[in-house]
Amino acid sequence: MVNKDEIRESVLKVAQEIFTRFGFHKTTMDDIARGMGKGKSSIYYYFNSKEDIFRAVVEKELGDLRNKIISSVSEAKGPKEKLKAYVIERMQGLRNLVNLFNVLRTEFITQRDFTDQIRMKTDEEEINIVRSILDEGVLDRIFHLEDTFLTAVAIVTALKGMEVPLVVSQVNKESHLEMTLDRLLDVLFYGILKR
Amino acid sequence: MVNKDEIRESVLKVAQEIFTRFGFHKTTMDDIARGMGKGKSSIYYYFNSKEDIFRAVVEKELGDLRNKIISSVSEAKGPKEKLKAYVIERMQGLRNLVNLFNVLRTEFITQRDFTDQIRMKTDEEEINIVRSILDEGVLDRIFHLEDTFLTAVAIVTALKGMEVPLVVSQVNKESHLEMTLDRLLDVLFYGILKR
DNA sequence: TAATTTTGGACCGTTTTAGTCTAATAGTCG
DNA sequence: CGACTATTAGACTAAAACGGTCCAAAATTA
Repeated sequence: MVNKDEIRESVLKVAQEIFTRFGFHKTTMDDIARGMGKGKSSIYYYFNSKEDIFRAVVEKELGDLRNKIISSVSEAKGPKEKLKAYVIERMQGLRNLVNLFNVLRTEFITQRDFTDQIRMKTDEEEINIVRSILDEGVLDRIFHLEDTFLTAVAIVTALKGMEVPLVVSQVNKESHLEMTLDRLLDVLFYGILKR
Repeated sequence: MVNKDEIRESVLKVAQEIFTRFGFHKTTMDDIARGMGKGKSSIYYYFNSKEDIFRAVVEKELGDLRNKIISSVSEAKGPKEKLKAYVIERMQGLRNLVNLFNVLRTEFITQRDFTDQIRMKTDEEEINIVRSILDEGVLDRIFHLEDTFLTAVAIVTALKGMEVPLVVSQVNKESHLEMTLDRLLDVLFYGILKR
């Protein structure tokens, strides 16, 4: 037997592609099944519903992004580089997930609880990550700030504010992203770096 | 009254975007209507069926490509430049229409007559375009060939053969296209140019 | 072999779909 | 204005597609 979890994973991989491409409503369970080269009931053997799959996809992608951010941050040397790594990795990762989150936003409006839940959980995690970077920076006397928690909240909020233009305009996202990234880093470091 | 044909045109424009993005079956008439900011019955006032719209879209895009090729060819100076312009314009135009023709190929398999009809018509036109370029080249003693018609057929066929990798692999289409374009021109001119 | 996991395919109630119909509105022209 | 036509929205229908279930068969394991 091929491990059940592995098949679950590959279902999610297939589903993620199709959901990203076609959205929630235009994706059918038969599409996913066909993408797996299996019958529909096989899919229902691993998942309870279409919505379950979508939620699992979102959570998986979010988790993957989180892991990537954490590993990239931990590899960077020094708080300043770490903060930069966090911002870059977060923006890059988001760029890949724009479509998926667009689906979440536009087709799951009724499901406020799920969207909120996702947001709250990720917000808390992100704030913690940023805060620990800031703490390290303060300890090393590289960052100069009064309250690392509030600053972390501010940074994460600022980045979240950038999701909107990223999500809304998919046309010129690349140029927009490149332009704003340096400026964003400047702004962030301007208020934080000891001069 | 805004000209009826203009509205038809803008319906085709909207429909082309949605068909390109979602394919034939995943595009609903309500999608098109919503894209026009109108009710569904308004669309049926201008077209008889969903299939009609799709056919009109394909024919329009094909016609536009044809016009672009012709104008680009007529602007180029000399047979050699003309032939190059034809190849480039054709490949570029096709690159934009890959998805649409993918839809035509994968979702209209049953409608053999339509697909064949489209193909035959465009083939004939293309061969004529290329042939007239070749004729000019022979007249100018730049190209050296026995039979311009057969050569035109060969060139068009060769280009059609390149559609397949273009259509099949959408992932690395750009790099593939750039790489093959120069080589293709080399090959074409190798057999044709007087040395 | 027997027990268990996994699958295909028929099936069901519901929703969505392409397409129609009609009545209302907007626009035209004498 | 008033008669006429062009255009629209929205309710409607029959058919198809949909998410999801069921069960027997196949495959896997032991």
